[in-house]
Order: sequence, then C-alpha cells, then structure tokens
Amino acid sequence: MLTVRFCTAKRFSGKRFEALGGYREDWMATLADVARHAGVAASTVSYVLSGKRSVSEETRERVARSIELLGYQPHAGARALASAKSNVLALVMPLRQDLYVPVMMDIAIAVTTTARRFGYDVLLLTNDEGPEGIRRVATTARADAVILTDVGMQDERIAMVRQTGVDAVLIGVPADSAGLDCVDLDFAQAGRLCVEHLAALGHRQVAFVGEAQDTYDRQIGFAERTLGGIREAAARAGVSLIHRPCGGSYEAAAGVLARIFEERPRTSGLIVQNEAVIPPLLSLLRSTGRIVPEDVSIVAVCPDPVAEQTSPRLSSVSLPAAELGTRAVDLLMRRMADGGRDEVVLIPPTLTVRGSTGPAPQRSR
Amino acid sequence: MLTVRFCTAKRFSGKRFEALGGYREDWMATLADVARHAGVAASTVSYVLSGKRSVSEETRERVARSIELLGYQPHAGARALASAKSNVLALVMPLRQDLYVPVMMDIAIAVTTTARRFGYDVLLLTNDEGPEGIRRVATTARADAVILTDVGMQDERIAMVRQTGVDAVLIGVPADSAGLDCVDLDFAQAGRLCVEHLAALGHRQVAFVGEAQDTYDRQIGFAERTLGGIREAAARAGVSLIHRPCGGSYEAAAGVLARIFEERPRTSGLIVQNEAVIPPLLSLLRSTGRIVPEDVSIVAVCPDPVAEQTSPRLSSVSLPAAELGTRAVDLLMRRMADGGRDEVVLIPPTLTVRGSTGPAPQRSR
DNA sequence: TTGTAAGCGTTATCAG
DNA sequence: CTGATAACGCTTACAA
Repeated sequence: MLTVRFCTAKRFSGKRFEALGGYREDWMATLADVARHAGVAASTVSYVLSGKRSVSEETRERVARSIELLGYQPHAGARALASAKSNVLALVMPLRQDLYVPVMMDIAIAVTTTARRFGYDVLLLTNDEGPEGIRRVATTARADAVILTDVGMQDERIAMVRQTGVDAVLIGVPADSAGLDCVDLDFAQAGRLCVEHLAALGHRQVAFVGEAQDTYDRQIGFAERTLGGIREAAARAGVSLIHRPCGGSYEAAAGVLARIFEERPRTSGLIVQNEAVIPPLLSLLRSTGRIVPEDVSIVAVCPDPVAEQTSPRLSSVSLPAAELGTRAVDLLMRRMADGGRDEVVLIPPTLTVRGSTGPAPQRSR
Repeated sequence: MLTVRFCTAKRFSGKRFEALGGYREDWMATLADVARHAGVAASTVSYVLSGKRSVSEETRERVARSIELLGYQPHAGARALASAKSNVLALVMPLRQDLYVPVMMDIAIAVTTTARRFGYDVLLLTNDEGPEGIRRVATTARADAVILTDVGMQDERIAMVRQTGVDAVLIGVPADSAGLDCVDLDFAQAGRLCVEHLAALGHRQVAFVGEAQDTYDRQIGFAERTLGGIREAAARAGVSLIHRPCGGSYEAAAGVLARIFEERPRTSGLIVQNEAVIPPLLSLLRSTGRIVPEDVSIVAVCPDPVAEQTSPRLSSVSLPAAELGTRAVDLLMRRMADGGRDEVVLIPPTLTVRGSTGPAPQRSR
C-alpha cells in the first residue's frame, strides 16, 4: 500500500490520495514512499539525497535501492517551497531578434549546459516583458538569479536588479557597475588591437563599420567601448578614422561602403563589428573591384566561426560567446554561495591574423 | 504584525519566522498576510486570484487592495506543489550550435513570448542531457510539457515522451507520429515548389545543395522530406537532379560546387537548404565567373530575412520559424486543456520570387 | 546515526 | 458567498 501521485501532467487526477496495491507506471513515488519502503524516516531519505548530514553506509544503500526501485524523483516545486531555492536561473535575452544572433545562441547554450553542471535549470526571458520580467521571476521565486545580456550603459533592468536584490550577473558592463558582477570581452582593447594591427601594416585611413545606429542610441556598452578603444588607438597611432554605424541589410552595407569611399577614397582599412554585414561587405568590395587584402584590409570583431566562413578568412578579434556564458554562470554560482565580489571580469581579446589583412597599398596606386 | 518572508534569494534568512512591526522592502508578503490584511480567509484570496469561485465585488476589491498594498506575489513553488502544475514548459534545442541558428533563435523567442501570453515560462533544455532531460523535467514536475525541435524520423526522445506521458508538441515530424502533435513547414511541398519554379523557367539540370551529411545520417525529418519532395517533382517535371549534402564551411561549399559543375557543367539551377552556405555559394559563383541569375538560378529554403540579405536577393520558400514556435505553443495549450488531437499541422509553403532566379540559359552557351 | 515534527505558501474540499 | 482546514512533497531544526 503506497501513497502515490500521478506522473507529470496528471498528478492527483481528482482525488488527492489513493491507495494502491502495487506500483503503476504512471504513478510517481514520493519521498515518503521511499522512506516507508526503506524503513527509515523521511528526513533520512532527504539527507541521503542532500548529503547534509552523515548517514550510515548501510542505510544509505538501503535508501538508494528504494529510490532506484521506486524510480523516485524529487518534486521540484516542493523542494523550492521547503528550501526557498528554485534551482533555476533566468537568462534575459534581447528583444531584437536580428541582433548578434550567433552570439546569443552560443551564450544561451553555454549558460544552459554550464548551469546544469551546477544542478540549475535555465528559464528564458525575452525583453518584451521588460524589467518587469525580472521582478516577476524574482518575486515569485521562479528563479534564484538572473543573467542579463545585451546590457546598455544605462540599463533600466539594473534598477530592477538592485530593487529586488536578486542575484545577477551581467554579460556586458553598464556605466555604473557598483554592486554588480559583470563579464564581458574587453571591447575597448579589442578595438585597440584592430587599429594597431592595421596601423602596423601601414594603413593610415581606416573606417569603422559598426553596429546599427540604434545600438548606439540604446547605448549598448560593448558598441560604445569598442568605438572608444578604436578612437583612442587611432589617435595614438596617427590613423585617421571615420566611424559609420551600419544596419544589417545589404542596402545599408552598400550605402555605408559607398559613402566611405566617396568621402575618403584612400580608405584602405576596414574594421567591422556587425557580423550581419560581413558577407554583403565582402561581396560589395568584390563587385566594386576592390581586392581584399591587396586594396582593402578588413579586421572584424566576431565569433571565430564567422571569421572562418568567408573568403578570404577574416583577420579578427574573436568574440568568445560561449566563454562569456560559462563565466557568467560561474560568477553567479560564486555569488550565490559566497556573495558577490562586485567584480567586472574583462576577457582579454586576442587578434587572429587570417587572410583579410595585408600591407597598405602604396600611395602610387 | 506580519508573518513575512524575505524577497527572492534570501527568503527566510536563518529563522523561518519573524514578526515585524511594519513592512520592509526586502520582505515578501504571503497569501496569508494578504488574507490577514484584508480580513478574509486565505482561501478567499486564492479564489480572488484564480477566479475559480465567485467572490463578492466588495471583498474582491478589498483583497485586491491588500494585494497591491503588500506587493504580494504568489510563490511559484508553492503553487506548483499545491496545484500540481508548474506553469512551465520546456523547450528542447539541438546540441549542435552551428545548426539552423537563426531558425532556432526565432523559434525560441516565439515560443517564449507566446508561452507568456498563456502564463507559462519557458525552460531551455539542450540535447546534451539527451532524452533523460525530458524525463527529468517531467518527473520532477519542473515542467508541465515539452516542445521538441530538430526532430528526427526516428527520434529517441519520442520514446521518452511516450514513456513519461508528458504533454508534448514536436516542431518537426517523425516517421511515426501516432499519438503526437506536430507542427512543421510542409517541406516536401517546399521542395516541390522549388523544382517547379526552376522547371517553369526552363531549367533541366538542377542540383540540390542540402544540409550536412550528418543531418541526413541523423535522419532529421525536414531534410529528408525536402529531398523527397524535390526528387518527386524533378521526376515529374523531367528535371535531372543531383543531391549534394554540404557542410557549413566555405571549403565544403567550394568543394561541393566544384564537383557539381565538374560532373554536370550544364547545371543551371541550384536549390539550397543550408542557410550557412548561402554567402559562400554566392561568392564562389561570382568568383568562378557565373552570374546569378543569368548563368545559374538559385532557390533557397530559408527564413525571409536570410533571403533578403544577399545580392541578388534570393528567390526562396520561406521558413516561418516564428510561426512554428507560436503554433507549437498553441497546440500545446490546447493539448493540455482538451487533450491532444494527435494532429500533424503542416504549414503550406510559399515561394517568393526574388532576383536570384531567371530563365535557363540557352543551350548555345 | 536517526527519528519527530514543524514548517514552506498554495490550492481545493467540505462545511456553513 | 465565505471560512476552516487538510493536503501537496520536501527540508531542517530539535530531540533522542
């Protein structure tokens, strides 16, 4: 005779209790069932599971056997209620679906698999709930912590994080990171690397094809910081720079490129941050008779696979999306355990030289 | 004097109870607090919230005010426990990070936003947990239902769905869909449309550049069905067809393309399903001196934005990723309410003619 | 090393 | 129309 519950969707089915003479496939054993079956107290079973107090080898094994036999699985909701921990973390993705798609995907996957290693599940939030989504999952205790992506310099979600006091890690760095843990690529340094690489090759007129204008309008941190690094390094290296935001469409790329060469025909170096325009850009350069890298050199800031997808392959500063996700989870776990260090982790960028950069063309051309 | 709990991560803080003389920002009101504050029974508050029994306008308002005042938010875990419903659904994504990235992203976003409309949150599962992940979320009652993507003809996750009896909707159609609800684009018809379009333009030698070989090895449904539709239509239209699976890299595309024209120099039509190789393919065609669409016509099966990102824009059968996600959630909600119709919803494909297809070149060339 | 029992915050049954 | 109250399944003091 066991007290049992239905499996999954149909637990309980009308009456809340039921006594059965045996086991049925579609009934879930509870911790109490396990305890009864093993002849121990419920708490003992719980402790066997959590390891929070020592249990004699003998009982441990007996309990383990019962768990196995009954196919026991703890009820997540009950756990969350009793322990005040949901073992879920929320990942807040950007609303714009056309933005940094491969990056976001890699982050999501890395976050999810890393979280699982710590026994956490990942809840997906889109920004169309706005900051309220964060409040909701925090105050309803649906999630224990949140990871924010696509962080702006002034991000309204941060106020919500502070207000609710929910543990959070940002992928990206806001203007004021006091009291927050953040991870990001060191985009300023990434920008510098690009410029320095081009400068070393003799390029004196460089154009930065950046993210779409609205990304700058939203003051997304990485975009601003990259620009900052580029500007600084350009000034230092005596490189003349123009910055052109660029939407993701073919037309946008065409327009931007045309205007760049119109304004400054001598432009020989391109720095590209918007991965969506890379294929159009290459195609446009070719069709306007410019050879890469003989006439124009290109450095990109993008995930390695993107850089290796083109011909010629792009010299690039790699955007380690998966690492960002993994580090974010690591930071979050530490924060939930020890409390936060209010740390800004900047991953040092590395530039890989591939086929898209070469010496600047001679003046005579 | 209120019995309260800490907000979010730090509920309870040591002692389980605490009496306070007032409210503090970081304490969460419980349903009992609301009841006390409104001078009603806890059950009444619950019923005001759920609407499952009628409550007089007067008490309803009083309760509403208390809820507002105390900033009450129901505890998700407690709800899940008492109601045997988590109000969470799990979305199972493919492990391979380089696969159909934009499609998966759109699906994820559409699923999440649609689910929210029904009061559901979305848990992200990657396939690296394998079918066990499904069992886990189902049997621990972490999720009420699952949505599977990247469904193979023989998909091992289906056995798990059947075994656990968890409500599920598949995005994709397996060989045996008995007892399952599925949504997918009608890929066979999509394939037919491509061939018919090319055939109508006079193309007689067509090559199908498909997904990577391992996608076929894994017997992913959509890949097989597209191929089937293409073959059938080609046979019917008297079009000579070769099928070449193709990995996502530039090299793979180059190799495949070279071999196609080596084997059959007269090939004038290309059908492309693997969105990753579209840019390389276009670039390769250009560099080998083939003009699109004068020399070679291209039809793709891909999301519209991808087709509009190239030059020339691609005639394509659009892959309505967001719609797939939305429909999947709709089906799931219906299934959880009424029970499943065991329905396979095939979305009829539409072909949009853009700039990449034109009349077949004359024989004389 | 183990058991007992009092919670966790809801929902839903059963009275009134 | 409303109130008490018994679950839901688990964790964790507190004893033994």
